[in-house]
Amino acid sequence: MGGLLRGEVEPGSWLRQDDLAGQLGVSKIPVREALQRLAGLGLLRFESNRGVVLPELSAAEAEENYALRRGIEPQMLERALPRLSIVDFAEAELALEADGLSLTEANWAFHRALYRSSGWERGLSMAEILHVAVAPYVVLYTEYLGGGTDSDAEHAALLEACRRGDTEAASALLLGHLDHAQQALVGFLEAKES
Amino acid sequence: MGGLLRGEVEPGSWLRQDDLAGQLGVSKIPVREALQRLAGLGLLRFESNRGVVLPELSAAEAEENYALRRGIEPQMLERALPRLSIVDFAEAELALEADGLSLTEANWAFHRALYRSSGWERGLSMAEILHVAVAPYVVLYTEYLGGGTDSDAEHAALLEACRRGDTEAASALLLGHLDHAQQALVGFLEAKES
DNA sequence: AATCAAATAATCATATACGATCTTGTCCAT
DNA sequence: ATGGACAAGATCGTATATGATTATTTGATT
Repeated sequence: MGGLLRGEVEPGSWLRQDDLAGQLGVSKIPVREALQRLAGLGLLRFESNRGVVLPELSAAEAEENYALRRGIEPQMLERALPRLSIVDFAEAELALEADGLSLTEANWAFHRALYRSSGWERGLSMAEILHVAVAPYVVLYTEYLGGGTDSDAEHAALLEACRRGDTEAASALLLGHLDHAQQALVGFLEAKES
Repeated sequence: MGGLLRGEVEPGSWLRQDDLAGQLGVSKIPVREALQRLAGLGLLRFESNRGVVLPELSAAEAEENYALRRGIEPQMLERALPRLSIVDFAEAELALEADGLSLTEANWAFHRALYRSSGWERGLSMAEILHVAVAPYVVLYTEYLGGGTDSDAEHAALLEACRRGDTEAASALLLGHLDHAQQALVGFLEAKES
């Protein structure tokens, strides 16, 4: 299941309930319930009498994804900024070093560390969904095409602005970061679609 | 299940699986799966070995709710505005008359009509969740305390701005509408909490 | 009368079983 | 060879049944 956040499940692939049940050593019932939860999150789709599929993401949907992130993440950051603790900074720092974490896991761990003190449970959950939804494509984009190296620099700059308590700068850096990531991924997907 | 959108289920109440199964004439398995989907949407909470409960909403969570709506709904409205068709206007108009619809159902039907042409499936689903989450309290607030009469006027003004194709005005009216609704509901909840 | 313990009842969570639906392979006709 | 009808296999969706956990009642003791 964590494979979803790691972007390891290929979009368009079918999740066989008996297989998952076997791997986990349980019956299909709890497996199906977990899959329904993920379907509620919008990460999977049930197709009647055919099973569960990981939906593919169009360029337009990726664009929507980042637009929604721009709508909610800066609010969370601004709200969290004055309350950020040394623990939050340490967690963000650790995510930048990214030991033992996949690229997409580290990505979300970094952002979450900066947002968590906002106290917005629903916003955090929505942001996580948006991160997970693009994970397989971010993996594709960065690992196969060598993109995303400037993402690290942007993360570092954002963290630094947060350390200074500079709300204006941090908010602007986050928006720019999201713009860049959107541009890269949407471009990648548009090329792939044509 | 639609009872959730109508705000008819009391927050804090437990949803008995056998009862629901009996009402629907099915076994508990599909009922539990549907509840898991709603739990994935964040509308219900499973408590281990105790069942499913409709969570209560704090004033802080209501504040978050409206902040998230301000983050995503204006984007959807601006994107949908140039593509709004006569069908969308008719649907919004019908929702204002609200025949056969509960207050909260009509509310969401109106907003959805104005957002749908944005083509943002995920954004629509997120907005709907945010609407449903406050539904029981909006019902409480309006039916028991006679509030929300200015909401109708704001809806009408917003629809008129959309008809004129005035993006600026529509966006501003929507933000103001959300601010008013937030103020009213958060105030109500804060009074209730103390 | 109040309190605690144990028994009873209610409810949950999941394994098993089975009919329904979809997929795949085979065979025949063209 | 190609296409279509049929059969065999795989997979899904849910009813039933059962052990586990929690809630409620009962009854004894102080």
